[in-house]
Amino acid sequence: MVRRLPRYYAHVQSLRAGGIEWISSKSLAEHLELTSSTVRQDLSHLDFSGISKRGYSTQVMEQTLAQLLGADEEIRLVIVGAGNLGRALALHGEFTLGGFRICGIFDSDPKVVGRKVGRLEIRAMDDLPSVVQGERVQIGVIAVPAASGQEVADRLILSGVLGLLNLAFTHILSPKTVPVIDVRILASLRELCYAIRASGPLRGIAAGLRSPG
Amino acid sequence: MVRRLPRYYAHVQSLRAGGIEWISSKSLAEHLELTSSTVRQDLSHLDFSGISKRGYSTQVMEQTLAQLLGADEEIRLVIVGAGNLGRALALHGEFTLGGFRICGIFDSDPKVVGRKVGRLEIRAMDDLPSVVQGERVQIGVIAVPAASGQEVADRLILSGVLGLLNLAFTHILSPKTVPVIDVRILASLRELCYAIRASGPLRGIAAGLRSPG
DNA sequence: TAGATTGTTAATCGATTAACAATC
DNA sequence: TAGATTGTTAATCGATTAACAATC
Repeated sequence: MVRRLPRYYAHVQSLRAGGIEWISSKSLAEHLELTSSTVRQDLSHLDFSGISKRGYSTQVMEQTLAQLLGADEEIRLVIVGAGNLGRALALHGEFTLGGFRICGIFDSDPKVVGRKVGRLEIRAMDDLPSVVQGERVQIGVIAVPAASGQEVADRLILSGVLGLLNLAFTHILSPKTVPVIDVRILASLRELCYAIRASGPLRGIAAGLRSPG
Repeated sequence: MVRRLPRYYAHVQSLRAGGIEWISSKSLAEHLELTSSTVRQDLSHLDFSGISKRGYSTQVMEQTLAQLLGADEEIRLVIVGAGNLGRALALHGEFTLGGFRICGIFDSDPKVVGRKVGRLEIRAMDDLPSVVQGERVQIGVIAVPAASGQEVADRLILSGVLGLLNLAFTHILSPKTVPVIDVRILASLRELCYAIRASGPLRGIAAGLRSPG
């Protein structure tokens, strides 16, 4: 259920942007490929109510979800790893739009320390605790090779971040008090390969010929 | 269950690299934070068997999973969107290591078409069908702003890709024959904010003071 | 009012876990 | 042999869906 909240939020944001004031569980379900029952069940746990015959107020719904998902305040994060992925995240505009502030980008390689990534300068790992504590950074983003993922996680936790976003191609172990969410880029690609094979490995080999099953 | 297969695969790869020949469901479970029951259940569906008292052969297990996940052959993909994220993916070495080949990077902005991203030249969207069909590209990677995600998906599907990896910050609708896997970067960050709040919003505000609950 | 839509209860479904006989 | 570990069945758990009375 928690995994769906960001999707409701994103959708209701775009509805509001389009000037729509009310939305039914049925319509929500159609756009997000859920059942209306699931939508109602999910939203009934939240601290607001819909209205019979009209549906849910997009304004109240957006506000409620924003609060729940931390989108009503600035969330500070640091990125560890100034490789292609780390730099891309640091430069990605949609994070800033989404209410996140990147407080620092770090790398263990002395050769890249000091270089600029947008407005930020890449810093040494030794600076991590002071930045995290000084700016009360909540989230550490792990964007390093698989082999150093766990070590970076440990250092972030020790520095005092409250949660980890893991983009490294490895699983991270952390104490229960520090939640970790995996962004499974490589794993998702493999999952996709599996899904493609499962849905019929022969389909589409003659690309372009769509129908004649 | 499918979501765990890439994790088994990654883990058994690193075991093999470390020279380990046998692994038990118990040990696998510990490293991946599962129960041994789940591991045995999952692996029992695969086309190979463990051996009592020894466990699973890492060699056979790696091979079986590689085949299932398409890691035994080269998988061709195209990236649409040559922004920070798209370029980072194109340049990311771990994909090549993982057996993926990037056959092209595309962008709708004429100003960036022609620029180089590593060995690749950014191409116009009009070239998409010929590349996908010419090189029998299986996967389309969507790395564009949320607003154009669906349109790009439609064009990729029409070009003949068999599956989509969606990095755009929006949900993609596709026919059932074309699987989509979402890489939820922004949604994961929001989920993480939710998890941090749920696990006690006051904990750690005085960063560094770990224990005194 | 009539009808659409919520909130909620109960039923279904699937996934996880426990347990244990088989076996190496 | 004794003991560790698999494969599988059955039990549990949680999440999804169906159904429907309440209500605007």
